[in-house]
Amino acid sequence: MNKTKVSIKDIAQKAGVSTALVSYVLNGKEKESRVGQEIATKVRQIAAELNYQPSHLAKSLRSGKTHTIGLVIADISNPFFANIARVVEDEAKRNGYTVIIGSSDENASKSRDLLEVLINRQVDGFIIVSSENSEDQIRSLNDRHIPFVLLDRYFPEIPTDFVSTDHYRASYDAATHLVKNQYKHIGMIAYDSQMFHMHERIRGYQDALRDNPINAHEHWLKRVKISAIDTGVKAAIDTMLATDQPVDALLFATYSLAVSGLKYINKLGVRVPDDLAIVSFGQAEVFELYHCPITYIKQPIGLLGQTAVELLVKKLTHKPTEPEQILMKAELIERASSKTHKTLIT
Amino acid sequence: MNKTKVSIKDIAQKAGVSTALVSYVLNGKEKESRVGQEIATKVRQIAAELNYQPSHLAKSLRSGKTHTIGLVIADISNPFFANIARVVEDEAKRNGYTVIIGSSDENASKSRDLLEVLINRQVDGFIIVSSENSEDQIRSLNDRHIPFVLLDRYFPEIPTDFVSTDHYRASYDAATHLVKNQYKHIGMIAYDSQMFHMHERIRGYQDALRDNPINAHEHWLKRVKISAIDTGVKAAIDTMLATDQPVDALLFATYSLAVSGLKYINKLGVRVPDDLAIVSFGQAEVFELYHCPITYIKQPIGLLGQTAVELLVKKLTHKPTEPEQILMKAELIERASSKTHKTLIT
DNA sequence: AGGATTCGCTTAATCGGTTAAGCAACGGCA
DNA sequence: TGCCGTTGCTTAACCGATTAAGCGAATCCT
Repeated sequence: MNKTKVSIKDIAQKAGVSTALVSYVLNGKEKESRVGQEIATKVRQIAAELNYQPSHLAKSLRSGKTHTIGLVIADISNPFFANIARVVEDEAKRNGYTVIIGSSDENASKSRDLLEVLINRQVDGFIIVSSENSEDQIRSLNDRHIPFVLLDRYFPEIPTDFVSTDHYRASYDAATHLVKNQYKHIGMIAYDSQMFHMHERIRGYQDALRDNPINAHEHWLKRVKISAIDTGVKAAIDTMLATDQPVDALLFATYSLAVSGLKYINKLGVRVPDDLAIVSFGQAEVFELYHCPITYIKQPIGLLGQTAVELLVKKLTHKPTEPEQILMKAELIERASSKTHKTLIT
Repeated sequence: MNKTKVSIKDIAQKAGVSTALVSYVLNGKEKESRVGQEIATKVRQIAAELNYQPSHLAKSLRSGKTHTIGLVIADISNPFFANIARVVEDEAKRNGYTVIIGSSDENASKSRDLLEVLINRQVDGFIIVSSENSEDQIRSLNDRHIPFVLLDRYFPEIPTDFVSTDHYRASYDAATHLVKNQYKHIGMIAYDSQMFHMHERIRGYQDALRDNPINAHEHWLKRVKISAIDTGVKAAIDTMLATDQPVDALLFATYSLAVSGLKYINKLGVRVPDDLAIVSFGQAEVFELYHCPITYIKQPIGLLGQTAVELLVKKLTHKPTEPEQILMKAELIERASSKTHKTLIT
């Protein structure tokens, strides 16, 4: 039938009016623009007949708004981020926005490139799960007045909007839970990272031990390079189990660390939780399927994502306000992997 | 400094030339357009000084090309699709394309909406993991000459480009593997779906049994509604274990079915593989972490995604050619869950 | 009746680029 | 000298919308 897409011009022609008139009608500006009833009806009808779909590009060019959100995450193939992405996608759609997702690989320079590409694409704003050493980029966005909301990770020294889990609290609660369940030698494997959320997770663990009080052994806390998880985790576990006070419980700071660690623990034949209790950040089916279901810290992914979108949309449509900073509570899902320690009778 | 984004006009002004000239220079058309050496250099320098970034929107509006690919998948939070998404994202970026991902939830009407939204956004083409009952949509894309490539799932009766796993072969091989390892009562849990790839997976299983030959019991093959996986899988497993010829091996047709099934098997206390051997489609860390690592069918996700992008880009840049239809071989990763059956001495 | 309003619509500029066509100046050639 | 071709640049149309401004004609008001 129609060779090409139908434009406002086609409608105007068929109705014998100007394109301006058509635009007014189709934007519901008939009242303000004093368009005649008959003509308005006619235009609308023709538009429907021709199945007119306005060009997003043209609209955007004119208005400077693309109704597109850039979502920057570390890696879409990590289930935590994939879930975030899903929630953000849905919530954005509900608000009339389209999402472009980019993976930064926890890499500041990739993240920078990504941001530039997306800025070029004229996204209206960003939702960012920032990676290490990206403070400059965030500051730069601030300086350029590009709207964005940080998700789950933030920089306390930079005044930005953010929505995040209360990592400190989550970690504190997890460690406390282990103490309550009679574990005495509680270790933690975290990333060797300057990211604030990681510091918070570590601080929560440390404070929980201090408050309970447990004298932490120097080898109980290990930081693993994000670039060499498997070897790092292996070494960490080896060390922790070989000290004079071997750990009887282990807190993993991320999903990836846990997966790597559990694999190795399996290989070693260490029994969970009898030899070693486990609690981990991140949620996934993995933890249900492990022969001994894993206790995990469930971050409020749905709420995080929704709130982030909500905040961003608010920034995009309203006047800029004070930065909103929201911390959400994680939930500790208690499973068998950290059940009350059976103190061995010696 | 600069209040607004710098446009070609700003450069033209600063250089004292027309915008056309600037456009020619910045597009490397100096030769064809006979632009003077000096002026060209000057323009380029000014562009660099002002950190000029051309407006994607304006370019797209004029050219009709957005250099954007729409990726339609069932659900980004499913690891299989997340991995696909990651590969497609990377490969597209390498080719200068941006990806917009949309989740269809295996739902034809959502998929239709998604396609329309993305068409409206003027994506240049699609990569689609189609969902049930979406043949019409695919045909419609064909009729409208919108370029697309089907990924992993295709409709044999519709002439389209596609890149897919050889589902039949993968399934045939998996079932044969179980036979070889001395299992006699091999069951399969699949989706109750009209999708061709699911039929192929089932057909592969059936043919493998027939060829070996094993007389399949009517209760060995169960189809589960995609909308009620957990209850369906539970019922299926219950039935399969309760027949006069209870299954001693089970092939799951998808990752989701396997996760659900393994949970239930765990709960039942059925031992893998002694009581029940397991093989599943889909790959994920889950399968490594299960107390008994799970044999799985590893689809060539990287290649699938790369090839799909490659094919699409070719269609977008070259003249339309004959539909290319590519089947790729999956790899059976053999783990403990399907190791050779110890025939019990009675 | 005649100036002021109101009504209903059109004109044209604009967003930021691309690109066919044209124009002036210059050099070469007969 | 006159014609032609080349060189180097500009003009202006175009992509598809939005929107301020303007312009006749009808209507109101006194």
